[in-house]
Amino acid sequence: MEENFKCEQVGLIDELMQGKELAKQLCDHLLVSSSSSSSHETNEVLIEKILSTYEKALAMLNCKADVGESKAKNGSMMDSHCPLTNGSPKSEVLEPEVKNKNVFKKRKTMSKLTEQVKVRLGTAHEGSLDDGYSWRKYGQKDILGAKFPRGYYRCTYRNVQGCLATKQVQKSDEDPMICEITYKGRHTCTQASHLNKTVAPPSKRKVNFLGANKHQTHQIKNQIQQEKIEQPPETFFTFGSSGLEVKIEDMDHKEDMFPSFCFSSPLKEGSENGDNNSLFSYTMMENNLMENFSPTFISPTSSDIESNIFYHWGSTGIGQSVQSSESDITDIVSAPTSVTNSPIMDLDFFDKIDFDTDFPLIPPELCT
DNA sequence: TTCATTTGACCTTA
DNA sequence: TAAGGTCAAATGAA
Repeated sequence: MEENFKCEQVGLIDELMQGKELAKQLCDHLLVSSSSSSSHETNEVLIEKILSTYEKALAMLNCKADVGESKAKNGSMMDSHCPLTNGSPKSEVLEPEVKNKNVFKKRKTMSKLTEQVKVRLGTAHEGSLDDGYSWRKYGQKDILGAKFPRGYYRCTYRNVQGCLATKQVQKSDEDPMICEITYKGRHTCTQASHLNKTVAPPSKRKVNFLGANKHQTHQIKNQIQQEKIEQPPETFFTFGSSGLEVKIEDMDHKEDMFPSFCFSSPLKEGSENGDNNSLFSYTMMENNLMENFSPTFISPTSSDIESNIFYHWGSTGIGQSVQSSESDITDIVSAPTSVTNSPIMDLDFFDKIDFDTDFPLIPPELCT
């Protein structure tokens, strides 16, 4: 038993070391290479290898977690579905056909990206909780221990455009004037892009990595990092004339709201469009990011890819995957596979981000 | 007539 | 098995 543990540990370290080495190579390549097609191919190979390596490592960890869990529940239960022993990780990860059968497992298969805000109604009533999107209420439920029922909303364009964004609205027990809104999923409907163009967050600068050159991008990201350090644990945003106050909480799933490359503190500079009354929606900001970050990801033809990739960054975050729940790990493990198998994967993407700030999975020291 | 909301039943998860 | 989440028929509003 102890032997097995050591063996697995060594294997894990090997995989991680290999990933580190490959990431180094990739960084070198990215620094040296311009945009020649051969470099792209090399990069692609390296990326595939890196992802494969981390996949294996995570699978090992996943296996260990399962073993530990089984032990905790059943004493010395030996029947763990370790991917190393049966050749395949959890079916949920590598067997999409099985996954697809679970049509009703929406809580698992749907977007895991969640964002939570508190909205103080002030003089406004609940009906005016307009975040810029059209929502349709599809359910209401009394929640145990809560004074007020929880309302379930989905995007109006769910059926038409397949937009899977949903939100849950619940009044706070302590203060009925405060609504806790939990957003799940990302808008893929046209209103998202429309809102992008017409409304800019008053306190957020739109950061366009694509438009910026390398130096500018670096500067922007440095500033973002600085702002991340300076930001308070929780931030309030007040809607100009609406009387609504939005509190973004410092909660466990902080990363859910703002992926590692995001920023959440109000900037000192004036907003670009100077419209301080425009409605702030962090979801819009998110969409801004996504749109600017890599258009290929929000392509309607790549919805699967999108869901996989963004849910990782938006939910648990790759860097935390090891400590995350089993399902999180499996989701994370599964994603790179689909990415690397996809021709849509744009390798320029890696040129637009810094691994140290944007991709916490790879330790910063690897890119220096 | 169309679209949104309500609400009880059903499904999934822990 | 309880609780949370979703579905879909019934109902209401525009």
